[in-house]
Amino acid sequence: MAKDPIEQVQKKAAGRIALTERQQSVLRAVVEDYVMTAVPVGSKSLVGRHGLSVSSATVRSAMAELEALGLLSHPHTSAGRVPSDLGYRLYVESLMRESVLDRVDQLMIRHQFAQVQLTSNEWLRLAASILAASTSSAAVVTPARSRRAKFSHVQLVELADRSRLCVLVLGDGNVVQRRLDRGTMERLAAENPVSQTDLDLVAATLNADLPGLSAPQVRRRLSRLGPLAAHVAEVVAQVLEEADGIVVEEVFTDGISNVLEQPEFAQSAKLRRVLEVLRRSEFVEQLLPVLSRGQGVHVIIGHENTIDAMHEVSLVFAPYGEPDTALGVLGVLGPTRMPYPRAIPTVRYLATLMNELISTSHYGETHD
Amino acid sequence: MAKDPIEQVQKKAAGRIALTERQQSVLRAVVEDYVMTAVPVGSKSLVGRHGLSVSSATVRSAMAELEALGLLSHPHTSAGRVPSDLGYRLYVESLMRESVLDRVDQLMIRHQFAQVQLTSNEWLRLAASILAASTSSAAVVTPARSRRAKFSHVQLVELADRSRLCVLVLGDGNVVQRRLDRGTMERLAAENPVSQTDLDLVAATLNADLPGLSAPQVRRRLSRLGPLAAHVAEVVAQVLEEADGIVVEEVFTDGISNVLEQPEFAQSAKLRRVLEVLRRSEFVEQLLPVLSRGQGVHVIIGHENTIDAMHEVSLVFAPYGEPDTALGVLGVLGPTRMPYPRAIPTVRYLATLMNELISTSHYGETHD
DNA sequence: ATTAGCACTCTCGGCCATAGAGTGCTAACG
DNA sequence: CGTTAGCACTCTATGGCCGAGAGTGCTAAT
Repeated sequence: MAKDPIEQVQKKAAGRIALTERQQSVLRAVVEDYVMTAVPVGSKSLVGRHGLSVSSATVRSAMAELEALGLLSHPHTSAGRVPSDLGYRLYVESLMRESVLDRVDQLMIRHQFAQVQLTSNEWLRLAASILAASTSSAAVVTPARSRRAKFSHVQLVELADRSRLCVLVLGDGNVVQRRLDRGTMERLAAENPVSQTDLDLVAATLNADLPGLSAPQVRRRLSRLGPLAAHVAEVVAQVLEEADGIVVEEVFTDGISNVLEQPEFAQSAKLRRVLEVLRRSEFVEQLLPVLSRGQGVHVIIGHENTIDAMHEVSLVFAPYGEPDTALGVLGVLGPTRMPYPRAIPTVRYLATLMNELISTSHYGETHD
Repeated sequence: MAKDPIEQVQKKAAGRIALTERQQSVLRAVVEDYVMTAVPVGSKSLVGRHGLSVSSATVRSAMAELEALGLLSHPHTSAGRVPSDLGYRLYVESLMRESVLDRVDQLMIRHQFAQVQLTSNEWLRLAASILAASTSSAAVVTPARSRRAKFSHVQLVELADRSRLCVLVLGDGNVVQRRLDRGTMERLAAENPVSQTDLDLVAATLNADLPGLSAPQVRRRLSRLGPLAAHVAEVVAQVLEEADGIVVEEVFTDGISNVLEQPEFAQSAKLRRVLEVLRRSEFVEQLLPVLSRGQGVHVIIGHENTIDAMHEVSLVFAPYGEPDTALGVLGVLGPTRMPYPRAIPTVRYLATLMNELISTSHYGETHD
């Protein structure tokens, strides 16, 4: 946790390499051409497309220098140049003309959120959908979760089939339902039949005693409670612990077919491995420590990723939500040949938008 | 709704075509070989693999007959035979030696469900995951939904930020949360500040009056209620209406990468269109009327599907849940070259298993 | 009715030649 | 000295060609 490989790579790329004016513009041009066309870019076609005021030979020598620095690479002698991961890194750090998102795009996104009567899961789904559509990449959004779950309110309901439902509201407004264990209930009921009135009484007791408490605090009160109340409180503690522990439980993804469209994944074998990682949400675990260190957009390019299967993709992610209350991540996944100047502002904007939504609603309605 | 193209195709295939004993076994062998190998199967290799007691020439003539009937087809003059959609249909209808699922597989599946403390959304996720894994196809599971939502119980909670949360338990045990509209609340509060006690009172009133009522019935009581209670009841009615209307809202899929693995989808272009349909859940709409007509497993092969993008895939689906209380669908999607003898029993078993789960729990915990 | 035999067809993989794009180097130029 | 034009070189991509192999359909014999 103290030092972090990704951070190191970033520092190295941003700090140590000094480029001449010309090298910079050549690198920028190569990256941007390649991102557009997916074809290795040669010196000649480059001067053509960009109307540079130098000849192809000059560009060639600049390219050779950039290659020596490890910023470009050669698929083979006599093909054009392709940016290396480090090249993309430098581009992202200092060459890219980054902007805030278009006013127009901002409004369009806002509009879509305003459109529907939404619960928070649907926000997430929508966020993923918007992200995928406007970056043409795969999008991933994890729900914002409490860091330290606290009890707020409980209610016990008897259902038609005589089973008991425990509806639990957490401090951050999350709501969790859990059925009470049938066996235990029957054991308790054997001594003393349990009516809805009893349930209400238990709920009232807990609602008076427990608000604001975390899992271990609830545990400590168990002994002071009657058997039924204790059983319910035990369930409460379990739920709180789960909410503490589970950082990622469900992840919303969208736009996988966008990635399929990319020529680098036309042979689906590579993509399979990426999808598998995505499906199992493994990479999110890796992401979390990085993201919790700081707000803002984080970019992980190709081999900077510690997961092998992800060596040919880039991630552009940002955390959202207030640290220590509710924190999730959202972002996009695409080939390293990613339109960073578009992806980064979009992710940033969506993260701030989600922040807004959370803070105005206090994450009130959740989990449909 | 009166007549249905898929049904017609089935009848035609099952009813009209009479095959000789030999033709049947050749067709069966071709289908099974092709499903295994994904390679067009020739007469010679076929007699080799199946140890038939006839020569390749005989098989050839049988193949020619089957081709004339439209059950097999020829990629080109001198390649082996491949089953047509109709060929698969006939195989599924009458040639396949279908069985119930292995005792062992049944237990393994049961075991996985028993493993975890699950809420119903996690059942669905797990069902999709199991289905995908044990058929090596993409799996789709839609939640079982009430047909006619009924009120059961409501609770009003004041959150830390002063917004009010309405927690609503439906007749089938589904739980929905909704935040109360802030503007309205403030308007009501201006005349008469609203305390948690007031909220409890309102909840108690509604819990006494409304249980068992459907949306229109709730609407009819609105006039008899006080302003705050009426506002809450209005929200209740809205939620009930939404639950009535929404047949499909979220769909759980899994195992997409399994389909990517299939050779027919190595060139990802075709798959893209399928994925797109899958993502937008379009096909489920098409599925629902068919499935609600009857219990049991339904198979839709290639061109039998009305959606163009799905002409190269087969669906094996079954409804689950009790009609008119809660009904969802689950099943798998794969290339037409699908291992039907495995997929069908698996889908069937999982559907009955879900039925069991629903009826024992009365669909109690849901929508975590 | 079945089978053996045979001529025919078509794909697939390897091989070669060619065209085209791009490079690296060198020598000339301002 | 940086820049540029020119040129030889390298490598890929493309298309044609050939032979092997697999499979078919037909016919004649059993």
